[in-house]
Amino acid sequence: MKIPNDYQSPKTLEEAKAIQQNLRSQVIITDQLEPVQLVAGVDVGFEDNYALTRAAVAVLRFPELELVETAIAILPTCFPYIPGFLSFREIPAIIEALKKITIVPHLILCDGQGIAHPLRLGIASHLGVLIDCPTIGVAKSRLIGSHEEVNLEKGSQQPLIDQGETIGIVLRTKYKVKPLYISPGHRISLPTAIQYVLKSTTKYRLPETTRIADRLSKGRI
DNA sequence: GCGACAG
DNA sequence: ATCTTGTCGC
Repeated sequence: MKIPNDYQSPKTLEEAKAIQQNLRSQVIITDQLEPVQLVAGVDVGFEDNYALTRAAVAVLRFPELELVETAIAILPTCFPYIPGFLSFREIPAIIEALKKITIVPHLILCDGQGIAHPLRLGIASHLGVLIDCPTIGVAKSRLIGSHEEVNLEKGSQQPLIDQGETIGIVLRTKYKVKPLYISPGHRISLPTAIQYVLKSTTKYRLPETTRIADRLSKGRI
């Protein structure tokens, strides 16, 4: 993990599109990760009617899922929410929060898509390339792609397809509960990503990493 | 033109 | 994402 000191947020949508076009070729979706002993979850929340962006990071020991460290960062919101451009709104605060972490996670689970994105650069992929760290996209809903219905049993899955390409998987992490959209972020394959998400999920719909980061991003303990 | 649309 | 109390279902 190498945190850049020079992150600049685009001022226009055109500029953001150019950045995506430049970074999309750097995304790696083959396994290129160390044995995972530390998994992190990142999530973002807002305050003051969206004027402030609050990012949270939670690092857990793997596979025990015991909380090891947390950090939060609050920055002025710098980009509007536009489907397909979520990363430009959330990444600046996430990077600031990651700077405060004293231990380096081997894998990061992000709230949102990985390559299941029009340009194959969802927030998980974008963040992964920027900080050169393995990431997985764990989204609560669909951005693009189509899929068959997923059986109600925990562990059931269906490929997520776009333009004839498998870009992720729709995974039921809890019986009869809305499934999650999993896709490789960076330096990880889809099969491996699925395994890590399942191993990070216990009795709830969301992985423990995301649940803790989600709570922190909303200001609760 | 119309509908879809991560968080 | 966020605004918000009770409430239906397992």
